[in-house]
Amino acid sequence: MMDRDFFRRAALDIAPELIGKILVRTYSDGTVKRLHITETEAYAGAEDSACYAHKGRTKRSEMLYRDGGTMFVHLCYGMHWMLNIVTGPVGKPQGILIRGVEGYDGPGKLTKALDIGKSFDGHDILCCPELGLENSEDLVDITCCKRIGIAYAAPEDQEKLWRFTAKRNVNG
DNA sequence: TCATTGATTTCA
DNA sequence: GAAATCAATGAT
Repeated sequence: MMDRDFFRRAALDIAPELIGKILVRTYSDGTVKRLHITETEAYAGAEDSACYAHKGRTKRSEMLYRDGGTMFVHLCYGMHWMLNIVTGPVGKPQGILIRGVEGYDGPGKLTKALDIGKSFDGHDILCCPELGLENSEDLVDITCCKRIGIAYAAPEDQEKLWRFTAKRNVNG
């Protein structure tokens, strides 16, 4: 079962484990959407030059220092919301960007499709009534790739294979 | 390939 | 204060 300890581990360990799990969105009118996660990216701490926490604790990176399981939603390029899940214990700035779910291939697309915005920022994914995660019993083939959209990071960090995608959705 | 778009950060 | 930056997408 996914509990607090699950999210207190390293982002790099958790990111591939989230592939194939189910993102559950419950709307205020009671409608529920369940979508398999197909793509994630790990951002691992102050030593990762692609991570917001690389430059220290700022308003932008503050959320990453919180306890594992905290949601971190931020606006990118002035129009796209990015959904992250904070990992690691309090004080260890790590997070996982949910880049895609089944049917919505792209970090901006999935937040738009699921009506996820700034109001989710700082919520606990283990306790949030509107957005949560469920285990899936389906096994999924996972592929590692280089991360995307981090041209500003150090070259050696751009080479890291910290992006994980589902090769095939077994449930389909 | 370029326009969009606004919070955050950096420089003065 | 002002300027530059940026976990992207969609139209050209």
